[in-house]
Amino acid sequence: MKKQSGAQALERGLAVLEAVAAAPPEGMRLTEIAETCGLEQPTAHRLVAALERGGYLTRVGDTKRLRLGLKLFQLGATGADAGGLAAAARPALVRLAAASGDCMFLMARSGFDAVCLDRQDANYTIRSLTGHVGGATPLGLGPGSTTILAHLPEAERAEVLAANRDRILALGHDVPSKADLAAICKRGFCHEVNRSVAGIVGAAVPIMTPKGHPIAAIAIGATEARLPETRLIDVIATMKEEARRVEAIIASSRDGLLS
Amino acid sequence: MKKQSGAQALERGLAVLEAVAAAPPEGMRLTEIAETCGLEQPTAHRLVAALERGGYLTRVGDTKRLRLGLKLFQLGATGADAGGLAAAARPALVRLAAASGDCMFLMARSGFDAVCLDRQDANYTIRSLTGHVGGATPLGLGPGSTTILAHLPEAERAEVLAANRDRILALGHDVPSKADLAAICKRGFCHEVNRSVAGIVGAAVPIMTPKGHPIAAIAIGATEARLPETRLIDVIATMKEEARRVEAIIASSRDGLLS
DNA sequence: TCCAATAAATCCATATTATGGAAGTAATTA
DNA sequence: TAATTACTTCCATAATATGGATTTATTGGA
Repeated sequence: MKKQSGAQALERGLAVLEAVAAAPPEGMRLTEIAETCGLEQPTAHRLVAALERGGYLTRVGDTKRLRLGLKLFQLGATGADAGGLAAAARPALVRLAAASGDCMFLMARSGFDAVCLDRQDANYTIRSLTGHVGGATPLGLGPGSTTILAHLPEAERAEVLAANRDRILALGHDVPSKADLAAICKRGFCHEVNRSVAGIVGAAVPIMTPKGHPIAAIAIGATEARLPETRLIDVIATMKEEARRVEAIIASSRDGLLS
Repeated sequence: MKKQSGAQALERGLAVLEAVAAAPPEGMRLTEIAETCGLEQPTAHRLVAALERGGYLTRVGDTKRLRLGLKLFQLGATGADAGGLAAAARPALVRLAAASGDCMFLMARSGFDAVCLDRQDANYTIRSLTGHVGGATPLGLGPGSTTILAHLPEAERAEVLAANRDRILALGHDVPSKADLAAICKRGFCHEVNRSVAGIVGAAVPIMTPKGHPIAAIAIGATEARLPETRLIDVIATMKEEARRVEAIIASSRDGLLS
């Protein structure tokens, strides 16, 4: 079985980047990189050299250890909000965080993952699955992520689920059932208690394109005590309102990220 | 003259990323990418396909246009503060912004550039050279950037200047003279009025590693009216204090970014 | 709506480029 | 200081990227 990608070297280079990204902040040694990516050491060396030249990798201090360079930060900042989603949603997040007093997250879809694009903390800070801006979670794990998954068209949903099942299980979590996802679509929101993170309640509403594709979700994270079922109804209603507002902004921008 | 990089395909792929990053948010067409990067179209096609598969590029809406994908944002967020610089400096920035009422920036070196790692606005928002977090400017253009350049060891400084001279001129700005840089080192800060951005005063102090390498700078941006010479002295003094505090934090973390 | 023009995707023989074994050099560690 | 481990460089080889040619899709104009 030959992998006829046509761009082996590039793919290997990207694999190196991802390996380094997954490594602790002390960085990675060349040998580790080679091993992790299944490369011979001279090959890894050449790829690393090229990435370093471009600023994609840097040496840690004056050691030989490698970590991600700031070039990725530069590019990431450019790419993060090319569609204007984060900018469009920020006011909504701020209002929601202020009104609810809880943590609000903006999650956007990226392939088989949901990425935390923005976060607003009100009074306190909770630990969430993705944790920080830039964090990612497989679609189907975490409220925002699962909401996006649930609203995907049938075929795509199945494909994503198939791809993510093992990843989610490997992380020690349950894969949402068909019924779960159907319920989310019907109610228009996802509600999780004690599922992805212990003691934490999460809920999320989708942000859809005019064509009905889910591109993102607004999620809330709170402790169980702070978000009982009674309060949930109100909060969700407000979140839905805000989501609709964001959708309107996206729809009115001609080059929005209508996926 | 042969470019014996040993990783042509990877370098070309990265060039594609950078080309797309530089493009407007509507995205780029395959042909444009090919032309911009000096590639044949089938070659560009293969590279783009690989990058798209990895989430480094995405299609805009349902068109064929390409823009940066969120994978870069993910990686960037990971790499942005692996050294802990931004985290270490944030409190300082917040205090400085609150105390001065102006805009404070954290600029870090990345190769021949300075990248805006963080920004704190107090009462108002000014237009800065880099503009936003993630923005970059050649070393030698802008107060924070120039401060870092000035504090580099002689040989490195010359190398950077040689590399950046044309870039800075191309942007319609002046290249700092040897005397300018020497003065910055002597005074321990950089002060610019009306230089990089019209009507704006900028000033910056360096953040040095224990070994005496400049890795970053704290910069202030304000309107001319708000930051007269008289006030400048006090503000700079406070900035220097905070910079020293950040240096202390960095020095005490064993895997800091001592470059 | 149709047609022309332009762009994107696919194919494939070729030569360039990446590859990885081997060997030398530098950095750790005992 | 010696022994071990990691990094760098070299180069013949083979696998891979390349780009010309072609087909297919998309876009824009009438």
